Amino acid sequence: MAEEFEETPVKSGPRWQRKKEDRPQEILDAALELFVKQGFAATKVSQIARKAGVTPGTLYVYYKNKEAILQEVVMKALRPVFYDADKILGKYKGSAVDLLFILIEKWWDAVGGESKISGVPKLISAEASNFPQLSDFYMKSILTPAFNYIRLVLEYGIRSGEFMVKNVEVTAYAILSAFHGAVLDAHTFKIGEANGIRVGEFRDMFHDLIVHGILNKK
Amino acid sequence: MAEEFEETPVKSGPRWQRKKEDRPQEILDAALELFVKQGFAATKVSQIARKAGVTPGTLYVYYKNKEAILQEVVMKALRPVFYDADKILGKYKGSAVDLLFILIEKWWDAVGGESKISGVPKLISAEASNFPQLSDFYMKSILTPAFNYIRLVLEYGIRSGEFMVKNVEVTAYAILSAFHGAVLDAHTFKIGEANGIRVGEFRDMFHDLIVHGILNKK
Amino acid sequence: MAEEFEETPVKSGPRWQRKKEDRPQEILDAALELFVKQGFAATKVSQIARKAGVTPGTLYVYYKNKEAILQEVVMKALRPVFYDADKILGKYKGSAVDLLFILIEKWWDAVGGESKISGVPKLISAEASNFPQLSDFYMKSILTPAFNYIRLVLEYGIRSGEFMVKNVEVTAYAILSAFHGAVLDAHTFKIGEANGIRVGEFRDMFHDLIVHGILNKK
Amino acid sequence: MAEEFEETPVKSGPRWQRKKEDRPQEILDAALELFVKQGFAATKVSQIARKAGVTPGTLYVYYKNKEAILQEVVMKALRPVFYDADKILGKYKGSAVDLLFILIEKWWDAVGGESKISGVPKLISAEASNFPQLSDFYMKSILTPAFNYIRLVLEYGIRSGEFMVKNVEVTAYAILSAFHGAVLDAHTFKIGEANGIRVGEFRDMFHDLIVHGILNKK
DNA sequence: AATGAATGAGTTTTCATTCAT
DNA sequence: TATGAATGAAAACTCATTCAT
Repeated sequence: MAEEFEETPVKSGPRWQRKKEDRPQEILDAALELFVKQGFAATKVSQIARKAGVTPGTLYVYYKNKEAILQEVVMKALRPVFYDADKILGKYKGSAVDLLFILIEKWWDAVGGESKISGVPKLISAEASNFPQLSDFYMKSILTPAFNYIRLVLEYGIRSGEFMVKNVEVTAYAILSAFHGAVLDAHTFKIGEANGIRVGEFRDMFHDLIVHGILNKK
Repeated sequence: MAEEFEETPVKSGPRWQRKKEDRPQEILDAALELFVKQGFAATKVSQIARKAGVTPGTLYVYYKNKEAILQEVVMKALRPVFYDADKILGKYKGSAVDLLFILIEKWWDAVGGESKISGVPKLISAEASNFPQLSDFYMKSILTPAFNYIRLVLEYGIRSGEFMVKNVEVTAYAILSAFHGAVLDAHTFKIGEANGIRVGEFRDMFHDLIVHGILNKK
Repeated sequence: MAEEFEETPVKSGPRWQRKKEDRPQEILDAALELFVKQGFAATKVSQIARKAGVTPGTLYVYYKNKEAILQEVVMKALRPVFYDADKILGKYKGSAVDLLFILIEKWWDAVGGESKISGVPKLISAEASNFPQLSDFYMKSILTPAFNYIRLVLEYGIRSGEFMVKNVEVTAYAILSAFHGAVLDAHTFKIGEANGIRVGEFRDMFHDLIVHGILNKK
Repeated sequence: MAEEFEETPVKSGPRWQRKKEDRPQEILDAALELFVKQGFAATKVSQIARKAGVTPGTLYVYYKNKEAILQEVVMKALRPVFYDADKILGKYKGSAVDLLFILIEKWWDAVGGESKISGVPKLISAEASNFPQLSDFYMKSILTPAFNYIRLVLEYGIRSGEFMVKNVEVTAYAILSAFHGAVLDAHTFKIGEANGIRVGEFRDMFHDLIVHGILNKK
């Protein structure tokens, strides 16, 4: 088992100098970070409390139990990312290549590398079988919309003659799966970093790979 | 009496008909499946025992403790996949596109969809921060060799004039990351299935995507 | 947010319309009702507060702690019922049967069905071993006087030739025990209600039973 | 709060010298005694364990949680007392007075003074509103049969001309209520004892009281 | 006087591990 | 070897009580 760790409290000022309205969010922030890093079961309530700068009892003032914290963490984190897809796609007139880039960029900004919620997909993936509701929710509100978005982009590109795709469904799935998996993966294995590859570079290259492939067209 | 969870034993034949030499492997099989599905902390020793068709005490005849089972599960599962890369690459004379396909096929067969160990990457990903040794081991014996393999394939293709790649390192990383992530992801979210996409289809499309991209070259 | 139990406040008017002198009594009323229904340990201070229309902190303005509330509830409820027995008995000249009826009626009005404190005997019975003082107090100020009262009534009836009793002590005990137990019981099991028996009916029949028995005297 | 107490373990021999089959019953015995004395909420799991001569963890080997112990305690204790009433009544030819005595004796032996389960009615009464199932179960399997039994006895006596009763239902209720309450009460307030009244004496007098009343029939 | 968020001491519950058989 | 009842250390959870406002 990994050795015991000292958790730096997120907030360390005297308790009463901190606004009480912040308490729930402070707890969720602490919980999210620990759940993503260690998993739900391996994260102790006392760890969350320490990181949030409160005592364990306080968690139960705001949340029914540990599981309720998990639910809240996920629900709050997953503000629908693609709900305005139609709006964007409806009036779009530019190149399909650019549209795909916008999509990837959007996704990246939402759940990608830097954002606070970038770990949520990993968390959900790990707990999917223990908490199926989370997985269902993620599927419904994130993955399926994303899949549809990609498909629409591909169809747009095909109509405009820019793209050439054998099977739209499978290709959309391959793109989604690859990118989503990569983001998820990035949280754990940082081969890139080990090889000095910067995040933005990766995103661009990913876009490039999908668009051009690696084949040399003389 | 306190109730317990239901768990289908992996082996259900009468105990005395099973060879006692199989015991350790049966335990590892049961443990792997449960660890992958539920995570290490959420998997109870009694569950492993039940699934392996033994009692909790027996686990401790073969393994020091629960963590030792995890270690053994991972170590046994990760028989190096790429150690013969040099051999294959050394004498290869064919097309780079085919070589890439061989690589993907090989990986797929090793840790992909059907194989018993296909869940190990997910397991390691989930427990990476709790058991850094596992992550290190995986990195060293799987991911880095895979990364190098891809790089070699790309360089081979570039030398032969087949491939056209801006940045070999980043591209290799993008390919690895995408494919690895997709495999990992596949364990949890089955959008593909939901859309009726078969596994082989996905693998082929993935290869195609990397090779050709989606751009229409008149 | 952690959910809480529903509890209808005893007082629901705006706080500022209620006199602050009533506060302590409102707290006791709320506590009595909950203690009787749920028991001391199972009743939460926050429940009492909600029912009394105040916040938990307020309880501690008036009472040292939860136990002090119990003490006060019981002490206030048990205004001696029989302290004027001597007075009544001293000058009584009528029939013993009627005197017994008066006694039963008196008891009934004091701790019987309708009164607010009718649950106190049950409460004391339940908490007797946790709070022996309560039991002692009840014994001393209620049961023993009642026992003596009954005995005096019986002796009065015997002297007047109205009653025929083998053993005054035991009979007095049987009467007390039966009636007290019935009242206590009535709080929980309402077989009577289930069979459409009204409270007054029960009290009269009880008196009749004691006086005449069920034997047919041609 | 009542001071801390030392619980004498029911069994004190070395654990392995005691039969493991006894464990569940030992736990129930300990729990019953404590629940009756202190109430459910005021009884600590650790107390039950100590009294049963095991550690708290052991309780959870046999029972899901504290509440399950309560359920089991009650269910096991309440073996139907009156289910053979019809048999007895069907062929009975003797005096109704005697039949009533048999009934009272039977009840007394089952849940009365000495028996191990004599505290169960009190326990159920105290926890009725916290655990309505218990109350319902008691009502259905004990009180209602008892009520019907008494009614049948009364009707038998009326038919035979032995009894003279104004209202059978109400009288039956009065008898049940009085006797049941008295038994229940006896667990807490021992006025009788304080006055040197023996248990058997009380039971007989109770029977006498019901049958003859206290009125002097010259 | 009144508040109610936060506490922390205590309780319930879990479960990896042991050990007599 | 194998067992599985029992353990005990640790975790989750409860809630009477406090105290800054």
